[in-house]
Amino acid sequence: MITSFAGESKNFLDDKSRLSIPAKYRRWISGEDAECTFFITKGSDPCLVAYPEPEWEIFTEKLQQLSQFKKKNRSFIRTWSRNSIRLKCDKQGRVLLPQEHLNFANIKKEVIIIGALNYLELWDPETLEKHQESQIPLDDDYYEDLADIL
Amino acid sequence: MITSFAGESKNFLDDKSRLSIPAKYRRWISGEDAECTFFITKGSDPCLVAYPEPEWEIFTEKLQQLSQFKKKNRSFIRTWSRNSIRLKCDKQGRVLLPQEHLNFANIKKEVIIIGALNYLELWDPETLEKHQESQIPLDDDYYEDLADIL
DNA sequence: TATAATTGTGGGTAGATGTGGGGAGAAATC
DNA sequence: GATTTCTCCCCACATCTACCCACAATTATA
Repeated sequence: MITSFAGESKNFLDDKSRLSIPAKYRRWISGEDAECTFFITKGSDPCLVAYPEPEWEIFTEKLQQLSQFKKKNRSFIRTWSRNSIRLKCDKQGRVLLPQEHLNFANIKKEVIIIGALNYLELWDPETLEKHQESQIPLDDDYYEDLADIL
Repeated sequence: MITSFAGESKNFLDDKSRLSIPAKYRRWISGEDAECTFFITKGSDPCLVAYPEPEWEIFTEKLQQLSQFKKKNRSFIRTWSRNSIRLKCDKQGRVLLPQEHLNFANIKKEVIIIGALNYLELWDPETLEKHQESQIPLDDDYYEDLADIL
């Protein structure tokens, strides 16, 4: 089965930098909320991206095909890996986010959690709003191309 | 199962040149942190590279395919082998790094440990920063090629 | 509507982790 | 064989992590 998130929630970091993952997403991954592990990385946009472990494994298996005797591969893998961390939910369904990552996404206290197909995005509300405003609207060409697969 | 490290930590050498391997990586290898053995070698970049024992074995098997009747192969294998040492974690999860290797990677006290798929990289912080700055950014061609496998 | 269950948040505390250093035994050197 | 050096066990301890319990707010159920 393919993980497929949807929707949006707003939660708050507590004083220990812990974030509750909305229960609906936890249930999405593991039928019951037993174990629940995410890989969190810095997004291409100024937000954090969280993949459930199974999705992550699919991706890393592919990456392992890259030979480490090519300089560019090492560079790519290094950058990717440095920004990625494995986070396990605690018994209350929270993950402890490192300060480094919070800074990257400009997250202080409030966090918007967006379910996007097979990953979650974590946004600072203000940053998200500004980012949306600055986006170039999608043009007809884009939809034309989109039509090729949809 | 494939080993697949991720993330980054900062630890310190103690006065005896011992380095704590972050517990998350030790657990990653052996479900419980029982035995934990690494092969450490000098990287293609100015850092040390640590393979968990099983990964090392896979790698050496591949090396055996190189014909020893080619001068360059002999040279490569010789250099590789000379620089590789087997290090077992002590009961506190530390490995004793030889001075020779520390010098190679320019490691003094602080060590950045990067989990990179099936190996770990050990960096001196300054050296890492300089190295990253001096890298040619990955170009479009690279990502085009990458798209073939991802 | 009233009651029960779930969810998100807060905070105390036991245990895990990283670091330092003493000292016993092994290995190397003289 | 004696001395020195090296390695690895042990204990110690500050810091960090993740468990537990608690409770308010929300949602679901009777």
